[in-house]
Amino acid sequence: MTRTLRRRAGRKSPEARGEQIQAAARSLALDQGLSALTLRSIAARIDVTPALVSHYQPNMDALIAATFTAIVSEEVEEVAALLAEQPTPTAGLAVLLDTLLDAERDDVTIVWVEAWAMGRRSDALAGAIRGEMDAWHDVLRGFVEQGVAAGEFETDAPDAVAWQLLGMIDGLNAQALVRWGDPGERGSMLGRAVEGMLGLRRGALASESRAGAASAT
Amino acid sequence: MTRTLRRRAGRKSPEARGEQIQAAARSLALDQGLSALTLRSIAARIDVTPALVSHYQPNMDALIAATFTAIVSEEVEEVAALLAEQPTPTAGLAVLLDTLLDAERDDVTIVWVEAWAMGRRSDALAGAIRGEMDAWHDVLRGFVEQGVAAGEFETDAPDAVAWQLLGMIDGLNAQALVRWGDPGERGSMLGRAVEGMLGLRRGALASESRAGAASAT
DNA sequence: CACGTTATTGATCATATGGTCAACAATCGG
DNA sequence: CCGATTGTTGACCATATGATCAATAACGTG
Repeated sequence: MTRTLRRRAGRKSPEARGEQIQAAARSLALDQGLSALTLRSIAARIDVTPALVSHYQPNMDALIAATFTAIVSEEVEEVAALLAEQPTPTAGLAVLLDTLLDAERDDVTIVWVEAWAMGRRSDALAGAIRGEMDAWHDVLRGFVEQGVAAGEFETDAPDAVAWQLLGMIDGLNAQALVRWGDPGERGSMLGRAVEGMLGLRRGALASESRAGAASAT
Repeated sequence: MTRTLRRRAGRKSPEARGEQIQAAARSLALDQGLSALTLRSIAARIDVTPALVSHYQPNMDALIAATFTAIVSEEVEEVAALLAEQPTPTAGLAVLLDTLLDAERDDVTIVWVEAWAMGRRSDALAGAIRGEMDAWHDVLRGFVEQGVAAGEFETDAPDAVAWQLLGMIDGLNAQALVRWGDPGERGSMLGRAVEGMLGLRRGALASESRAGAASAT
């Protein structure tokens, strides 16, 4: 028995304790996935009794859903900001693919994959998932529309393209999670697929800022 | 307590019982996902004691991995056969997309999604996943290569295209699982993406056998 | 500094899981 | 028809989970 002993926890204000618990849940989920979130694992991480964690949350489902939302919404905002600062839509597209397919985001991918699985048994989580998917979709749709308006993208269904992008990226990341062995190659073909969707000339994405990822072919 | 009473089970040959258990596991997984596979749930489905199920399997991990393999390998063979009987590679491609994105395959998608999540905690399942992904990849790569040989597809990396296809399809299906509300539209843009990957003329896939799915746009 | 508010704890439930094993009984061979 | 083989059971364990609640002790306030 790994009996990590624990002194009595200091008394904190409800707000501080609440935030501490949420933060612990977030980092734990990024480390080991949403399914690793239990009253006891979270309590242990901040050196506190499971009962206390329980005391600060209506139930685990809510905590898990909130943690999911916190993690994903942060990512969405991050990427949205990144896209906003790109000079052209095409450059933004290249950055988008590079960023989202980066293996360093695997921790978030694990959260997504486990959320899909767990969401089937938790209404709270299912709702959170839909909410974040919509948020992602909004960002991507807006981005595609801008590209179309700028005359760089060509499609009559930015909405569908946005969903498609999202699905493709998620799928490739989820696969990469299991396909240890040939990392890096992930998404080498994605550029051409996206070019096809958005009517870009072939190679338009490979030549921009995708220097590193496109070397393999 | 739903106390479904149970008469004493008839005595069967080890082979028959073993197959019955595997069949029960398969149908249960298709109904409720891999995570619903427990000694008790399987036992209940064939009106038998959990101990008996346990007796016929080294452990649950093995049973789950075997069930996953059974379900997915059947699907792979099914699709491979379907592809083989198509007149041209392009027609095959259209059929492939239609088939795999069909909402009726959601039961298999659930199995995949849960496998990705559970595979992180079960070596047996992780191995099975890799095996089936390779099987899928082999089928798709072979198909793409044929298309290239026939002069219909254009790519210098059939291997990467095959992985890409797999990832895109899985991702879109996984998303559709959560995005109740607008079914059917799934993959409306996938055709163009694939056209881009394989150097087909725009619309080549939409006009073939995709009559039903392409109507929305 | 005393006291009351309340954050925190420890003990405890109820439930679900995988897994084991001696005992039972169904079937088959003689 | 009887005995041996063995498929099957029921009764258990050990563990992990979410959750509750009276009791405790830390902190702010008067």
